[in-house]
Amino acid sequence: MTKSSGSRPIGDRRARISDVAAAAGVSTATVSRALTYPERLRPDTREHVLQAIRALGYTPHEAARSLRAGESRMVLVVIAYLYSGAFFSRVINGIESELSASGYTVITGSLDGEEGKARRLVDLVYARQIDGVIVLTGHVPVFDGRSILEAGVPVVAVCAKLDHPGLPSVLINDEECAKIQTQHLIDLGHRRLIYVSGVEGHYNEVKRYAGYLKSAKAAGLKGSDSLRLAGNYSFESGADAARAFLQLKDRPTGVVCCSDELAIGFMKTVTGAGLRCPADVSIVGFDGIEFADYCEPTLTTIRQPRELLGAEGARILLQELNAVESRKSSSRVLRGELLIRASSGPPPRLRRKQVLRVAAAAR
Amino acid sequence: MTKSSGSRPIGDRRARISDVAAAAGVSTATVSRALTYPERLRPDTREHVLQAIRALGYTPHEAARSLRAGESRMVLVVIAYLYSGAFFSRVINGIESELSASGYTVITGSLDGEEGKARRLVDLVYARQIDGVIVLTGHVPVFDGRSILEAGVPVVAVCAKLDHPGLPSVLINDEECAKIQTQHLIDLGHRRLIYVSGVEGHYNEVKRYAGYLKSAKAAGLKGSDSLRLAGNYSFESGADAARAFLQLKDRPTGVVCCSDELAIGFMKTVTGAGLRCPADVSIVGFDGIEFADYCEPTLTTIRQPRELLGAEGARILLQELNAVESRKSSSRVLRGELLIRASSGPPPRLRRKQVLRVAAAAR
DNA sequence: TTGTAAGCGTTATCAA
DNA sequence: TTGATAACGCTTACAA
Repeated sequence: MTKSSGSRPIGDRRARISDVAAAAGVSTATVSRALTYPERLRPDTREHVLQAIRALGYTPHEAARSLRAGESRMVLVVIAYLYSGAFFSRVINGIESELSASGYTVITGSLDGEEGKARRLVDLVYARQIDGVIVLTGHVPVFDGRSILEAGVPVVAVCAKLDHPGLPSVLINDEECAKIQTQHLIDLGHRRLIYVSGVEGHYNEVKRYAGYLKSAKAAGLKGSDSLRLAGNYSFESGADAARAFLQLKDRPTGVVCCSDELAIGFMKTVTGAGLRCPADVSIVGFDGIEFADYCEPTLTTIRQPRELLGAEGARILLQELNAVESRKSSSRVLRGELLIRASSGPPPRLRRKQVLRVAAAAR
Repeated sequence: MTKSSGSRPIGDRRARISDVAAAAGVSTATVSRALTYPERLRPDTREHVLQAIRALGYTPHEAARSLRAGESRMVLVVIAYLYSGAFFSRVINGIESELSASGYTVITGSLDGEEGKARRLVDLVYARQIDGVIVLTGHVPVFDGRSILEAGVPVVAVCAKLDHPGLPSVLINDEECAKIQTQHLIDLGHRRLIYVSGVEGHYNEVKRYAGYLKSAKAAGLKGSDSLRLAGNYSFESGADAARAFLQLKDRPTGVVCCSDELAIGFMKTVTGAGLRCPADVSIVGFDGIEFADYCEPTLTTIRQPRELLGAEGARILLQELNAVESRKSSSRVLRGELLIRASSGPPPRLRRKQVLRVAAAAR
């Protein structure tokens, strides 16, 4: 809008609401309403205002909006970077799609090592810069006695569970999946199994190990519970576990891993040492990351619905953000799925029999 | 505001600066200074104030600070999600470490597909919620004619180059690295090479292909320039390229890939089809992602200094943010490094000779 | 349906 | 060294 030169922002200054108001010949309140409650304006007024907004390239100053409205429209996603990348990127994708559709901006903050990181995240929330939090980790940032859980913003846990009353979480059926994963090896004929763990004490780790044990016990496998190698979800720790495995005198034939990275690191190391997979040793992973399709052999694993986990967590958070009162949203459990690929097969003993059987049939 | 009970925040209300001021018996200005310019206060005053801050658990309201101070202390990192994960996570790590040490918060925004994404990013910047931008993509978000480049905030490109005058960038010596990568295969004796590309027109792709061509031409290989398979950096497109490769009548023996994911997808597909790597075909990747150590065989590749690239970009951005005037910071070129692993070896013909030679020596 | 005007919680200017 | 006070740019009662 251009008639009166007074309506143009002076110089290079970014247009503000009063510039738009002047240009459109209305009050600032009307401009504000044109953006927030368009239906409350007379259509022609609205048109004028929107036109002026476009003409001046006006974008509301977010800090001012935030300050006045008492909300930031930002959500913090807390990750434990060290153990994440390949798996969590998709979960975060699901979160972002869902939240940005509702006008929220996502900040992801990692929580490894340094204390400074936790401090910054806690500060962010206490500075009222964050309206809600999604944690992908088993513990929440705490600094100087202040916890995000007490900051007065809604928190939702995804792929993790916190023992905080009333804190909603979105999980998969970890224990059940681990049972299936283990049972798969048992069904193939394996009688000696070993488990490669995630980080000690993590919810996922605890549940998956429990599932492993249950399947093993139910099948009458003995000693399987003592066969457990410590890991932390990473390639490297999978390789470490494999090196320990190679030292064992009477090696198990089936390996149940708490993550795909573990499984792949393990696999690479044992095949590098001359074992064949799955001929000598079967390996199953957990997560369903992309790389599980491109390692050699391809990895039998549990596929988690990663985007969905994120999206569902975001949806629950949105409910809490819009909740009139502290009406608590409920948690949700999604289902993982066994993907059978090339890294699992019958154990060596059965394999020999099979071969003999085939040979006999051929005669 | 003042003496005893009036100095505590009422009810559950979060403490604000006036509460602290009252508790410490000073003005709000003094409280503000205690946090921003502690050296300007008398030590005992400062102590009183800091104590009150601690006692009340006061954290300044960021939106208010932002509004008044005219800066948000937020930096936007723009990524092209689709082609990123394994590689860029580390670059972003480098950026975050550097920026958060200077009190900045990082928001990462992906730029794939939907127009809505670009819109949100542009809005973020125009809403003055972003003080600076680091782009990890070849193009910058634009929406409705408004580009982040014209928003009046400093922009730095990392692992990418934009043709915008005076825009600093942090790169590696892509072309040089691609020459080294290609020369490595030539040195091993390969005479027929093929190139698997990144996204057409991307800076990295263009430079790497140029390097490939130069090495190939310099070695007198002919026809190498026509042997180029289209890809987009992903596992899947590497697999696609491999399927095309398998159809070729007279197959090259050396494969130069524009990314590690391409190389790994390619490798998996050709070995799955019965070719041996490197006995039948040698493959080299580019980037140095973690997976390159765990595929089979391990991948010969160019390692990029990922954290460093990010950190350096962040440092340049910080300079621009603190620059008194538009004193332009310069760009920077870091160096990649050839990592020779198991996926590259002599071509079949030479390999045979070698074997004969060994056999002769054994006699 | 639209306008007036009072803050939102800081920081910065100026004065004491 | 400290304090009073005026913005920063917006939203939202309340009034018209």
